[in-house]
Amino acid sequence: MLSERRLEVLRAIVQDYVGTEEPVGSKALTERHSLGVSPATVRNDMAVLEDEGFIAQPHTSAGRIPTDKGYRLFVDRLAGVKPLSSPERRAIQNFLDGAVDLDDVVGRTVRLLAQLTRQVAVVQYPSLTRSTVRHVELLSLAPARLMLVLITDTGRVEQRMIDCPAPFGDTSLADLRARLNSRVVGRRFADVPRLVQDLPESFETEDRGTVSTVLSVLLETLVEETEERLIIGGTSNLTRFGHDFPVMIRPVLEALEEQVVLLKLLGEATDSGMTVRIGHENAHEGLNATSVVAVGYGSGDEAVAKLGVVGPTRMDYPGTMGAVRAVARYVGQILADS
Amino acid sequence: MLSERRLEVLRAIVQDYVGTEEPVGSKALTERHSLGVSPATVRNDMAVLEDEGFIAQPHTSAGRIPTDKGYRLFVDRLAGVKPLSSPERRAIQNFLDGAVDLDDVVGRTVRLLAQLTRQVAVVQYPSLTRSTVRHVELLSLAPARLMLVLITDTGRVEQRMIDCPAPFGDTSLADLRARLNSRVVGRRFADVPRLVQDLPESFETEDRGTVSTVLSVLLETLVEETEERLIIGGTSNLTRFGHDFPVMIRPVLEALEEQVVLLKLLGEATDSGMTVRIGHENAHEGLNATSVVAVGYGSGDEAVAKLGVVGPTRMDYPGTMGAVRAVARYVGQILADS
DNA sequence: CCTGGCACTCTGTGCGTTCGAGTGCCAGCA
DNA sequence: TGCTGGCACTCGAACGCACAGAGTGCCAGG
Repeated sequence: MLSERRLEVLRAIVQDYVGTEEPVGSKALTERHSLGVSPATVRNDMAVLEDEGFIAQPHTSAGRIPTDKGYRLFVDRLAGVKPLSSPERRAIQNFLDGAVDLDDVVGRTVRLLAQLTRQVAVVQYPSLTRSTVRHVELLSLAPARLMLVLITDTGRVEQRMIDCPAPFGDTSLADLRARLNSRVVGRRFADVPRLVQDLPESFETEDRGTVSTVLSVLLETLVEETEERLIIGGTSNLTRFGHDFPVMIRPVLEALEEQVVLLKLLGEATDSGMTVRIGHENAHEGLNATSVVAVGYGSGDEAVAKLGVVGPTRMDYPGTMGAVRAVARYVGQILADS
Repeated sequence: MLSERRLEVLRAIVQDYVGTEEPVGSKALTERHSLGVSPATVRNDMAVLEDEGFIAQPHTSAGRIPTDKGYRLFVDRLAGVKPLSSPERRAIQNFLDGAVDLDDVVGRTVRLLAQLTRQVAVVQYPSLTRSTVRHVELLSLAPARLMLVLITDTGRVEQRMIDCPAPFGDTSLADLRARLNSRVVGRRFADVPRLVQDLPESFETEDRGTVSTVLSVLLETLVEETEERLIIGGTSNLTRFGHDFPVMIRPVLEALEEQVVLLKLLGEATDSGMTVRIGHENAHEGLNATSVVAVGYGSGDEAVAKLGVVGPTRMDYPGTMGAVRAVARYVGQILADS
């Protein structure tokens, strides 16, 4: 087991390296941190830390830099989550309060997060899987053409065109609209299929085809829109990556363009707690030099989606985690209020 | 006036430089292009071209590279628009035909354009300014809470919550919905304010407040949503920028994050023809090392929005212009069909 | 007006040297 | 057993230098 002081040395190394972006040596460490021991002692500790795989030297006769394993230990045991200053909190609140609709909330969130952490921000739209139906509307656009509009309790609106197999009268339409709503409003998506299953039977034979079509489009929409959407921002912060950013940036940009990769990235985050994936812990190899800090957010107690940031493994973990957590909370509040 | 051969030399320089990304010298030029003259002659021509400002040397005793002015001349007089190969056309059509809704069309378009040109693609959503109203729907969510849904002929759907000053009966609601639609369906946005102006007067006194509120929200939506949205893709292609990409990429990424800048960029494109802005011709100075190729697209004869690509000034103009034009045409077709 | 020749001017590269930061190890001390 | 100071060693970064190569400008001649 590592002694207390050795952990302290590791912490100092991480902090210095994050700050200076240069390998840190034993002498510099003792000067900048009051460890109470001499450089020689620190050197011994460093040798041990290196044996254990927490730090590494880029080359002999250079200082040490933390490994992924070192950052992991740092995050797990040596660092807390740094709370934001109250001006920062106020800024967040002010910024998010100005949002007018869901798109705006998400858009503002991503910009805010990018600015606050000076890294790439990723925000997932509130998921529909746990959403409930607020309203289903049917409009007649032409004799045999309908539009279906689905409104969820998270404020999302989806619409679909429907070509009916047969003309559909206005009274039938009103009837279907009313019955549909009485059955599904307030219900969860997952329950809807069961609830509307027997609807066609209660209609005249001539209308059944259309009713079935409408229902199948509705169910399809529910499933399709369960697929998550997300939005990213702050990509210009990638230039902060460090001196080797030219080689790093390419795979990262590529990864960021793949929605699938990003969704998986956020998806890996466990339910409500904050998740930190460091370097090679990320499955996608384009992101092996990055860390991902993600957390769920939601209007109630349940997380409806995730948000987070992607940055170099050499990042300010306490600060980033603090910002991510704070933003998630405020967004949750905003969603709950609307 | 520049002689025919000098223009030919300029063309050769542009082509070689675009291909090799290295300053091109007189000897290499005569070897790779059959100009029918000796290197010495080419050198003289180059000196003239340099005096006129079409080419420049990074330093004495290096080859020449085209200036913005040189590219401008190249685009205007020396190069045509390279049509796509028929496999490429087929690929475009297949790819775009699979789209299910407007979001999907735009999303596919941006990916397609990025892939085809290997540059950053920007696609603006079809504008609402010239759009017409397909349908306005009013839903009652609570006694004094309505939802307004606006559907346009380009397939866009916008919704707004409305808090009414007083409860609004179902019959009044149906009445308003019917009258509203009879007046505005098929009309252009710009005409709507005039057409609904006197609507409140025809309602009972108690409902007038609500009707006015609804109308004001509708008009507001029309104005607000006239603001353009756009989407970008292919940012990882920025790494193709060349050896000096580390310094160039930062301001470009920053510019790409500003929707306003991008909108202006596309907006500068004149109505229907293709626009090429080269280097310093771009107002935004972060984009002084990039060229923008943009063109309008639309379902009919009128352009409803723009799309284009952003890349290094050192780009394959004929190929890029060909791809941009082709994609715009196909998207126009898709929109017209739906 | 074109061409070949020639002197000149750069940059990029390879090489050797030096400098300095940082290490590992060891002997001594508490 | 653990800390400390000292010392030799290593290796990369920086510098100077010479050299090759590509490219130019200019000039005299066809």
